[in-house]
Amino acid sequence: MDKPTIADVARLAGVTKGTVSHVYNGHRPISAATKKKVISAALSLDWSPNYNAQALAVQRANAVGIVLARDPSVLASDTFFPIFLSGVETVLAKHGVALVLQVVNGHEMECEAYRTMAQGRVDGVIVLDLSRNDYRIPLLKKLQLNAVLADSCNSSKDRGFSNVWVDDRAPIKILISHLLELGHRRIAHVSGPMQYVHSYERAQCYIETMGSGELLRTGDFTANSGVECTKDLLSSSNPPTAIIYSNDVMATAGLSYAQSQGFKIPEDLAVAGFDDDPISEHLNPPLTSVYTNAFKRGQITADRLLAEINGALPESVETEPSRIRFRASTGDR
Amino acid sequence: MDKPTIADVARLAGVTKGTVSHVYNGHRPISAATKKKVISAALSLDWSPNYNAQALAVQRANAVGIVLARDPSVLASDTFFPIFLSGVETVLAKHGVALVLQVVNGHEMECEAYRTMAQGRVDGVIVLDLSRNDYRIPLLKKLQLNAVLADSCNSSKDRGFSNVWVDDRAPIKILISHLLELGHRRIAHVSGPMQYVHSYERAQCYIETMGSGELLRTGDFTANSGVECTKDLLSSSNPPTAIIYSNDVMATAGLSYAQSQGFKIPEDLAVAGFDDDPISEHLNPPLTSVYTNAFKRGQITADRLLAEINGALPESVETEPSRIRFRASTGDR
DNA sequence: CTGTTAGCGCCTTCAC
DNA sequence: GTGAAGGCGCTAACAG
Repeated sequence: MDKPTIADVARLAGVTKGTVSHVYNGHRPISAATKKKVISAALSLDWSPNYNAQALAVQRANAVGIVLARDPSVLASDTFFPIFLSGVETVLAKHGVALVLQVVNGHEMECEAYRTMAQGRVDGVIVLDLSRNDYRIPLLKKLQLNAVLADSCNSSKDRGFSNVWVDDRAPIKILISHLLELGHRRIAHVSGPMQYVHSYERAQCYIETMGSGELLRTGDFTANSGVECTKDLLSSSNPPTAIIYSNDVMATAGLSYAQSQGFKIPEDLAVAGFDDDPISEHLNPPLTSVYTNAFKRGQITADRLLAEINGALPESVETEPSRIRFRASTGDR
Repeated sequence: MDKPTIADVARLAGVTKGTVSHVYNGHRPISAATKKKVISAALSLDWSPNYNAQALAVQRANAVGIVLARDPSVLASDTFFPIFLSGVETVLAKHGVALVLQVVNGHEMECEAYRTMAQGRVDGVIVLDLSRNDYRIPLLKKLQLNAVLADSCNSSKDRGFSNVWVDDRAPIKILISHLLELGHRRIAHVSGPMQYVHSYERAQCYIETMGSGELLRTGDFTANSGVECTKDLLSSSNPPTAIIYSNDVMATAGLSYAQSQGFKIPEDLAVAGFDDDPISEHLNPPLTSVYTNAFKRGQITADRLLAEINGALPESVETEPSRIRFRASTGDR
């Protein structure tokens, strides 16, 4: 029982393959009578067009790609990505476009992944975890692959790619001024790895606003690094009274560590996170965090990519600003 | 500047397309001299085989699929999936196989997703979130799609598919007997939705071991449902002294809620979770949880699927048993 | 060891 | 409105 092909349908319907093809993609008028014959033939054979053959003929994969160069432990700690992905999928689904996802480790594998994707496997890619001077940008250009970047500032600079960006400085600024109003003077920041634009932007804004990087520590988004940085900060001779973390996993781990050392939250130490993990609202105390519209951003990004695949020019679009969810860990609510 | 094809390479190397093809897939001996010519020609043109053309010719997509019918909020709360995925990807990557991921909502979309995947987009699928009497099983059979199921017991029953299963009852049994030893008599369980085999198996084992379902509550893996079920349990006239949750998000939310109500953990209430979220070890108190070998299971599952795609027969394989990480939330450590 | 020749299954231009 | 035929880029017999 081989799978039926378009020829089988054509034969059964008493028409040619071309006609069958056209009733399925509406590229030319078809009489109601033959349309009906064809459809019932296809139905009775349970036929639908073969993906690879179609892709080869029209030179379009109807798929987009995401390649993630991340350690599994970081992947698991990231609450942004799954929600972003859901957003992406909602719009892809509407257009019958699939997502091919590749998790790689190492530069080598990453390049290889983009290369094979460019070989007709996908029509474009979404680029996450952008770093400053990202080497993927020239690579993607060379591969002539449609791409949209998820950026943290409007750094379009004629890179030739769409970027869907959010102002990653704004929430830091708001958080700091809020903490200052509450009387905090020694405010620390536990950032992510500095090669990432989001981490860099946030840290840079932190330094500029505070006028010093004395209380800046660099983590790697894992719970462990959250604990380590917190330990380091709290054991100094002049410890902070507030810490802003660059994700909720580090914040939660840091918060618990502080509690275990006898710090009362928020009385002795105010804590804020980033990304608003679904659990954060339910911690004790509830964690103040930055809500980043991951779902919406996924949708916008996918929309942009599809537009570009369909011939639109690259464009830089700003997404909804992030909003702070103030909760008890900073003494709010 | 169109992309070069195999014909361009052949011409430049002074050989035929067939020869080029064979130096790239080693399906027959090639003299060192021509091999060299071909390779340098390919390199200079920056050519590599077009994915769709190759897939069409060999009738193989070199891709496998996963379709997830989940609400975004649940996706975000699930720490098992991303790690499982990483495991899957490590073995797929080794074989140059891609993963196509589809997040759908609703039965309709789910069927459609499997249907298009079966149309040559992938060579097989991994089936997660298995439910009892899963309607996808007959569907996949009809589609003649290779599939491996992630199961919670050895329910192979000649379904005609491989299943990679773990005993989901064992950890519940261990947890309960451990709590009994600690003196607990009123032990509650907050499960996931009962249609899932994993939730069902755990709940069923809980009922059998405890001899009653009085303290069983059904959640949906979200933080909110964790709070609601906990609230319900703790407000009863004869509340439990221990609660086992079916994932860490519900456990953490429940734990925090209990704390906020003045319960001391573990003195007044012992708490245990499932899946060992990276954050759980860093909570205050650290959360006892069931470590499920997600990464390893992903690897085994992918291995099985690839084997089957390459002609192996369906097979039921048991994975490493889950292990409990006893921590302070149950009075351990 | 290498060239030749059909396809893989679908789409699309050209005729009618 | 429909049929016929060529081609998308690659692989795999079949020859030699």
